[in-house]
Amino acid sequence: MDDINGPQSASASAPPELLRLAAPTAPAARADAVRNRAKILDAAERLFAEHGVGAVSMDAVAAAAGVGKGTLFRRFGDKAGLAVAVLDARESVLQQQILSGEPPLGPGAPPGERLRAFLAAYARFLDTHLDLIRVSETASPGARYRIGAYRFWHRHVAILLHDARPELDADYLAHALLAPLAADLRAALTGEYPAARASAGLDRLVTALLRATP
Amino acid sequence: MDDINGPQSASASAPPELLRLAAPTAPAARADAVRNRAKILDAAERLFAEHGVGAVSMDAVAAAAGVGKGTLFRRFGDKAGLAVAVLDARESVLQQQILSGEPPLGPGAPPGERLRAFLAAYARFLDTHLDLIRVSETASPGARYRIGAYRFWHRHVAILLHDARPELDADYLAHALLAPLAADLRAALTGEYPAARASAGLDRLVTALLRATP
DNA sequence: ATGGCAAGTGGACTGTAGTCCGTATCAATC
DNA sequence: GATTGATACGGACTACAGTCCACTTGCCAT
Repeated sequence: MDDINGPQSASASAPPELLRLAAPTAPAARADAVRNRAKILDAAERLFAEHGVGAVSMDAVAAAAGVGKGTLFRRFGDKAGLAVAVLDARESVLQQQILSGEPPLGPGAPPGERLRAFLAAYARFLDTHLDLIRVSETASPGARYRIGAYRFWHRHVAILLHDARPELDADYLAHALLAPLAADLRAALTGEYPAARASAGLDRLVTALLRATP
Repeated sequence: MDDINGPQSASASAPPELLRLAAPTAPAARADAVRNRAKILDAAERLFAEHGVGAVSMDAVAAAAGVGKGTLFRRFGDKAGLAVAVLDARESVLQQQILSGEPPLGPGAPPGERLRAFLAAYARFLDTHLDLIRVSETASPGARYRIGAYRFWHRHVAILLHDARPELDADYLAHALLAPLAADLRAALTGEYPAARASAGLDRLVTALLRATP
């Protein structure tokens, strides 16, 4: 992911539906814009690491980056957009593994196995970057479902689920399976019980669904 | 629900665990406080109905109620708390049906059936009050999981699931089953497909779980 | 090289959530 | 019905997200 509707990373041999989501064409870019974008991301990453994502205001990011607030918002839309951009590099790694990595995460394993592997991998990813993902999902209502990355994960889950169980409503159920991985819920459960328990529970749920008799 | 930690409504013959969540003891109340609380709820309900929940600011509510902002926030904490209070009466009806209404929603039916009935009923409730519930859940991060009502629903689902399938991790899975009923997701899916499709998909998911072989 | 202009910039401005604290009101006691 | 301590009130105040627009900068065509 990148700017408001900039490029999105990733590319390899994989279902064309996913690729369409993963690599739109770049529009053009002015030198100062590129420079400022880098300055902003640097500053944001540094401040987030130092004070925690929640405690950093957009003003602070703009000041630390040495740019005006207008520039910051023009490039990233809102705080969720900035968080998404900071996350991007890390997200791409996972997307890459899905598109062209080793099974069971990458192509090759049976769809049910790939699905379970994905949910487990995403849960790990989520736990690692919980604060950042949470901001990217909750900074504005509905943000989660507008993000390119969510659409990527959703499409991936829907395709796998459809392959494994064609009689199910894969499109809706993909949303339902991703719902327990909303950062806000995961954050609320942290402290209540360990991440492993949540991951095991979710695996149980998807396993039950995969076994479903029509 | 009521004030920041005021009484919560409901009471009848039902599992004591649920009752504890549904009716704490009232602390005491000063006359002007009661009066102002009513004025605020009246004004809020009116403004919400007239302009839509999202378009009404807390200042506007305070002004329309003829009270100061401080009073408003003191009583309800934040916008989510106000939304919760406005919802309360409607929520109590559903809670009442669960605690002492007719089966399959109320006691009497087998737990699996009660669970499916509850999820369907809650989905209907959600669709009816989507905007208000959405504000109550998303006005501040994690709000959904702190609300008394969420804890009530969670407890109910966990108990039923445990009764139906004791070998499962009912506590976590209750969160997982409620996750697709987050107002934010439901709102994002509105327009993508009709509510009935989402409800059917969720029923499919819980059915699969209830059939799960240990 | 330079003139024109689309794209980008920055910071003042607006609207809102939420806090703070001096003042007013209530109700219990004498 | 006066005293008094606790509770609640209200609006000025702060901090932050996000918008707007007069100005600047980089790039292309000439």
